[in-house]
Amino acid sequence: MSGKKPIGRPANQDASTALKAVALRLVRELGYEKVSVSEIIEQAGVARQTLYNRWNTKADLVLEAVFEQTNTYAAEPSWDGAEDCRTLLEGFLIRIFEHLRIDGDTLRALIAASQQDAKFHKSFHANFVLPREEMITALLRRAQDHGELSPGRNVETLSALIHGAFWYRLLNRGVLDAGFAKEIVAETFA
Amino acid sequence: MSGKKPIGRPANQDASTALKAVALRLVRELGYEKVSVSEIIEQAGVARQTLYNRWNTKADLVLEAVFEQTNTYAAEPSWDGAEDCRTLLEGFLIRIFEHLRIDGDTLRALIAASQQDAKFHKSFHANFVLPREEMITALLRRAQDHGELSPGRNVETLSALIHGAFWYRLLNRGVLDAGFAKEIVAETFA
DNA sequence: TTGATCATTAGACTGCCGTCCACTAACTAC
DNA sequence: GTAGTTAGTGGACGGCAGTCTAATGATCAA
Repeated sequence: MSGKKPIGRPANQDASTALKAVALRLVRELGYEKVSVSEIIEQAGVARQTLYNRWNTKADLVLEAVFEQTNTYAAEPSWDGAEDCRTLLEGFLIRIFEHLRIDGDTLRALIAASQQDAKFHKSFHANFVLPREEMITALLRRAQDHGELSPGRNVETLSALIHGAFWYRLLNRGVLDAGFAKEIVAETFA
Repeated sequence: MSGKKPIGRPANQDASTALKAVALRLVRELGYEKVSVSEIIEQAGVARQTLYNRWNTKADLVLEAVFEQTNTYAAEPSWDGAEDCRTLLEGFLIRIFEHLRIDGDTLRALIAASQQDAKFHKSFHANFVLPREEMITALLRRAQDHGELSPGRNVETLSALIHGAFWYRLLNRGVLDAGFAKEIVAETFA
């Protein structure tokens, strides 16, 4: 598939990377709400329309900018280590929480934005929410296979409980640290 | 205390009730985002400033309007029934979920708004979030006292897990029904 | 070269929230 | 009564996100 040369003026890739870089920097510096689109395009040196050619909203741009970083942070836990699933889950949560120390405020803003824009909610859910949910359910299922977790437990509900716990803390600006991760795991496997 | 006559022109109570009634109706009809302040004040027949004399933002007004309704819906579970705590918790969650069928979308919008306005977050947390969280922790503590729940479990963490589960479902537009309530309780007491 | 197609630019424009202002209305204290 | 204080009215205003337009630029196909 493809090999087809696209017709018309090609999109300027530098503009995209500049926009993402500026957006990520400004959002981390000032916070999502305080960064205006005008400020972003000015510092990136492009026109307003150029931004909206690639992303539907400010939230889409910031999501993509953060997403590239996040994938390097919170990758899947190494599957083949000698550790048990409980330790794997704990490490996975701890790594997520560490990343949230940097981008937690931005993520809060994106969750808020996703409640206000149905289209953005879809892509946010597909790119951010679902993948993480699936990692946890897979981990829990593996724990069941290994006999670490009773086969009678409902893995989907457990996953909702675990994810919900840190969403709840995040949105209520509670503490998200290794201690909380340990407690979550302890209650899950209790 | 009081008996002191306040000085100056007294606030028109009708304006407040009209604003709350109109806001609640419009928000339920059209959804929070689609209702503009201009529409609310026009239908309530008051000036813009009158609204902002009583509430800081649209979110504050809607919160209060919904809050009055919610208190009639999701009151504390009757403490002295013969039921066990597990059943109490289940009934409590089911009643919350029923109310969310009506105002769930509005609550989602308010949660979003609370992420974008620190002052509103404070009052939202104090009026809405904390009271419910305390009801659940109290219920869980009681379950420990009655021997229904192991005394080794961390009640605060469990409460975060339970609340988080339905926040997570709510914000991701998942299904919130009696079945989910039962599953939550089952996993909590597992 | 010429025409078609898509990207970029600068800027005007709409609709929104929340603020501000000048004026008027209602009430208390004296 | 009159002065002081607070609330309500109507409308202007500023700042924001996102849309739209007209002109220019870059690339491919014939």
